Amino acid sequence: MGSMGFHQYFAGLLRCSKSCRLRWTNYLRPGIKRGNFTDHEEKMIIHLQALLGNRWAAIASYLPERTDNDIKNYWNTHLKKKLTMTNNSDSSSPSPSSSANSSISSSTRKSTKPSRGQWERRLQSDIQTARRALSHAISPSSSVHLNHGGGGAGSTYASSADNIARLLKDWMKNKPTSSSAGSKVCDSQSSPSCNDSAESIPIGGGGESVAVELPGRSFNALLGFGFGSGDGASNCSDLSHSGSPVATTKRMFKAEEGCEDVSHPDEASLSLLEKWLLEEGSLTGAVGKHDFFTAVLE
DNA sequence: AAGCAGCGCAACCGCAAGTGC
DNA sequence: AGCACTTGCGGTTGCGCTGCT
Repeated sequence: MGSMGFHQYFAGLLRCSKSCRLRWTNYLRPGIKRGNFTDHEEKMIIHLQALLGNRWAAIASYLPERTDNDIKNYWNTHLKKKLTMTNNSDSSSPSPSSSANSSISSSTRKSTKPSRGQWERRLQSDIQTARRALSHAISPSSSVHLNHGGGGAGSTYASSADNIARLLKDWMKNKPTSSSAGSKVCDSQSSPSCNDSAESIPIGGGGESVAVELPGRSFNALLGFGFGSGDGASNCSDLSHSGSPVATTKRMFKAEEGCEDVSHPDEASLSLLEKWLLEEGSLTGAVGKHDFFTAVLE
């Protein structure tokens, strides 16, 4: 190293500046919560991982007291197994994690890793993908063509249709009081995405935000990370891993082991979500929304 | 008590982007 | 523009702890 590249090793500590920074951000930084993850945190991680893939920094931005490293470790050591076990007992489909990119080789991952500058575009494209998935789902041949996550070559993250199902599900859960939607996240003082009128998603640990054009609601609210309140919803959060997306969607409206109130979707709240998902004419000519939801509810 | 395996967590590594000169 | 350095990120590794035999 000659002059030791970046800053000299700190006297006695044998740490370079990079190591020091890492240790600070992951371990020493004040405000970091350590140890047991709460049920709610766990569910949020599962949820976010399914939606965002292994973007730990982005996920961590929703859990301000946790570091990306912590979340990553927790995922790798606990949740992965948990979901695998769940899936095994659930028979068919792969877990959100495996459908994301955890099964890809390290080198492949490196090459596909998005640069920071591509975040916004990627998020936008995720939204587009979700829209397309819903469009697909609404189309008459949906149940045949919808490819479930995991296997799909083009599916970088968890099945988009599944995501939609989750979005809808959580949307339904949180619809009565708009203030409760995403409240868990917004409770934390440092979450930058609490303002319903500010359609931005925090990206990266630094709290910088990327504007995402979501009509009417914050992305957080749309995602509906409410999960009920803590333990109460714990049994219901086993995020539908199996079956076709349509079946999943169907299931989310039906009583799922008595997990939730399964009243019919409220028209008003549906229209908001639909407005977002269906806007820009992406669903032009598709089956009417009422047909879709009616079919789902049958 | 010793040996072993499994687990969890902190740290490391490599890459890409950002920044300043 | 080009270079050196910093920062941020995600994947991986190494080590200490724990439980089991």
